[in-house]
Amino acid sequence: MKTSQPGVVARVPLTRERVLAGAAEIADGSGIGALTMRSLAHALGAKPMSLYHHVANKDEILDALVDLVFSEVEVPSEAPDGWRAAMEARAHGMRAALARHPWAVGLMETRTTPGAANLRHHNATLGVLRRSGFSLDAAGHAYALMDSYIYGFALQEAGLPVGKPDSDPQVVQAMARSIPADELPYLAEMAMDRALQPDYRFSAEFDVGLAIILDGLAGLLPQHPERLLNNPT
Amino acid sequence: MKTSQPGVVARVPLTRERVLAGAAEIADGSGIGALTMRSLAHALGAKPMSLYHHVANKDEILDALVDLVFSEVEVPSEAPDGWRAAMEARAHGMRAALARHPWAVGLMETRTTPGAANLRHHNATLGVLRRSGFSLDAAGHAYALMDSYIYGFALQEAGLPVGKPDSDPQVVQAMARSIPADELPYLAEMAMDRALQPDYRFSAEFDVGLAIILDGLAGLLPQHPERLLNNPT
DNA sequence: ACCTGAACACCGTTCAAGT
DNA sequence: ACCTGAACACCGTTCAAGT
Repeated sequence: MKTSQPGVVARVPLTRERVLAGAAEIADGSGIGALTMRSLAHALGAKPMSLYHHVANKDEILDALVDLVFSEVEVPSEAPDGWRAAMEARAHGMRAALARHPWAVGLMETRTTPGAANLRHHNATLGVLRRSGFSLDAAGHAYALMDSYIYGFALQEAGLPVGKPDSDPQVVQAMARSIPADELPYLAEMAMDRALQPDYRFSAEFDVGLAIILDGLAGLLPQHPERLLNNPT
Repeated sequence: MKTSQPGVVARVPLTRERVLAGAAEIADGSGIGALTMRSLAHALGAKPMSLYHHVANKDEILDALVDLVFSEVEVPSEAPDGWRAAMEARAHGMRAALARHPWAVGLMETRTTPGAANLRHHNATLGVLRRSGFSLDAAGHAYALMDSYIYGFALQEAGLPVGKPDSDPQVVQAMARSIPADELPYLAEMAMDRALQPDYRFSAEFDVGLAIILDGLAGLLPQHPERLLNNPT
């Protein structure tokens, strides 16, 4: 059988789906820096120029990758348990997807044209808020706050030395221990007495911050007239 | 005078400082994608290889650029107006610096070795919190929450079509108007009735979310025993 | 010591040519 | 219709050679 080649998937016609799936696999496995048109083509058993028959250019691949991450997050439902449970589930789903694909959050800065899954996700989330009694302004505030938090948390997680390919606990320990306690006492304290403790997991911080944010958002509902909806100054 | 060249700064010896300042200027003016060893050398009136006598490689330049942004943010002071005013000032300063250098937040994902200004900034912020009565855990929670919010907000601002080089208001209007109101009603409503209103500015959302977060952090102080400090479950 | 010409192993992408 | 060889204009970086 001359079609089979060692280490390469047997001859299968290229499709846009196969190209995008291959791109995601490379980015997940070797980082976004390892994703080149040449490496992608090679992984698919084709030549670089063949890719251009299925995608316009690399930018289109990156746009599609971001939307692929959004498509993995379950769209917020009719909220049988109320808006708070729906927002918690969405936040957890979004953060999990961004943790599975650490390259995604860094890509968002440059990608300005949102994909279909992105739009659908945004629309559904806003829908839950609006139908739960949030005014248009309140829903806007809530969305900006929650998304900033989710994306920023994912950004910090992606930048952490832990959990990455080069995650040598000894290196992390050494880095933290190299903090000069006389010059940076508070940072040294935080590293030694908290972040480096064996039971500490940064990811657990997510729920703490999320609870504070959702508590605050509850105050934007009209049932809580003690807080002004629009201009809290 | 044969040393003067058209369009090029007269012969000045390269230094690490000049290299980094030039790199920041290119990134600010033309985007991080336009910053190459070759373009940087050309802007400094030198050849690409000369740069390697002052920096180890491009990675070192990117690390230094991120730290340069941190160095522009005033370090939180002894908090004469209390921790809340200090945290507000820090958040505003940090967000302003990230808005001035939109490429910085995207860089943070990949840069894992924090610079001196970064460490100093973190240490000072933690110091204000600790001396204001936040426990070690509470300060850790507060820091993760505030930084996630600040970075995430900056990430969203950097991704917005508005305020960028290609910020044609007609294009933005057209993009928003292309949202199918039957499929994505809540998104269309948010775009048309709020985000596209002439007096709307996304940057104003920052203070709304920040106030909610700081309100929540106040609840972590021991003076507020109604909220558990460590495990809010 | 500081600078640089030439070269190497890469990029994304175009174009003309193959089947 | 789908694929690709050759080529173009780029990258970051090394090495040996210049002053």
